[in-house]
Amino acid sequence: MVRKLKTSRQPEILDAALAIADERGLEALSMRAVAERVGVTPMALYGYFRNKDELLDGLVGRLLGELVPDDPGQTWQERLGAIAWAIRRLARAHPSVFPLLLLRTSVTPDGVKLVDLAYQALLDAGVPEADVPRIERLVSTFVLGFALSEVSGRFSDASRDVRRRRGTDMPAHQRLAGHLTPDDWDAEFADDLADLMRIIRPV
Amino acid sequence: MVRKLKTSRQPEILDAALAIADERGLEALSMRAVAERVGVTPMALYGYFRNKDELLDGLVGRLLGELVPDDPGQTWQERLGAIAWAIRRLARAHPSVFPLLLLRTSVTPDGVKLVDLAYQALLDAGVPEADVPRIERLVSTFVLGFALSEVSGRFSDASRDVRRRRGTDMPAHQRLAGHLTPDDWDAEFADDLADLMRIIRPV
DNA sequence: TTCCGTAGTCTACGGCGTAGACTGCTCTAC
DNA sequence: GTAGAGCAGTCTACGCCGTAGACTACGGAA
Repeated sequence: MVRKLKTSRQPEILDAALAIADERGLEALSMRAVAERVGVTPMALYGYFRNKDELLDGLVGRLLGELVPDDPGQTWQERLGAIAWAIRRLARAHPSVFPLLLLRTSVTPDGVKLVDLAYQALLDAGVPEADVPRIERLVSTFVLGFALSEVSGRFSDASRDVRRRRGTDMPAHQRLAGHLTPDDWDAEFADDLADLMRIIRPV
Repeated sequence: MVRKLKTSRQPEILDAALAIADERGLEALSMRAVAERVGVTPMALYGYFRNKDELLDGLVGRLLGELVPDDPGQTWQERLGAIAWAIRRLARAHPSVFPLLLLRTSVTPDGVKLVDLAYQALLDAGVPEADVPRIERLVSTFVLGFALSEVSGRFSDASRDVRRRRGTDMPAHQRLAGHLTPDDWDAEFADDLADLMRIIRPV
């Protein structure tokens, strides 16, 4: 017997969890903290989620739900771009929860829906059927990775730190000194997407 | 006063930590577990690392150290490819620790060295100086993301699960039914790299 | 001989996820 | 009208966790 879960207060609980993570970071997201915010004892949560992992999966589902666009009928570039920018926006809105999207496996209906929209856009772009899933993985991997890198500091912290140590053996860094950090990450993301579109359909 | 750390047994401690993570997962990597493996009380570790976070940073440094290649004098494609494949190999060798590379900010000398080699390869490829750092970020983001996706199950689990639910509203999935999962991830990675090389220098 | 630095120990605190047993309430069926 | 089922939530407790703080034992140097 698998013990049926209640669903009534799941959204409320996920909202509380998301709020805690947004305000105090993923580390602070404990069952006890969520329970307190909901106004309930920790053990009450286990009527709605089998354990903490399932609560986190629920959180991933919730984020993906925010994401799926509903305006069809544009060009494939616009539709693909819309998904990409939405993902990046999501990362910036919920930086501490965002890594879960890449780290957890959970497959939600909204996630599948999103992939399906991407597939359709690629088909419309004229990508051969046999290549569509690969190209989707290529692009989505980049987009998720980019958003994660921004949010986790991989981009900015690295360059900042490097500038402090110049003079050791990193000849190329020295040569590129003026160009290491972009002034505009939005523009970089846009340029990257444009480059990827050229993979999808060479101009 | 910042409390100077001992370095003598750091490598030994990091080895123990890596072994635990490889054998029992990142969750099992606790100060207590590492201490036990080293044959010491938990508090003894704090002479070598200020806290658990610093130990994890040390682990990232250790991994990057395994990575930096030492065979120069090939074409820029070969050098870039060597780095990419080495990263992917690292992910497969240490799947549970690998996510730390993307999640933690720690900037190590070996990491910088690696970026410098990539910069040099891009310069040799004829990429304009102003574009080199962006292209490096594009490619490294993809490579890290791909390796992470493989290792965290984002790729395989997703496709497996989708096949079970066919018939709902995912038209593109249905049309692509035969192509959803590649039989050979090595080949997919190679194809992706080839596509990215075409961004770097159009053929 | 005294002193100091090094390496490590012991104890304890507050927090964590969650198993197991329990209470009180509401609704149905007789 | 009352017995019983089932739902919602509580209480207690266990074994983990990271780490602060105070301590011991020892091997040189002065």
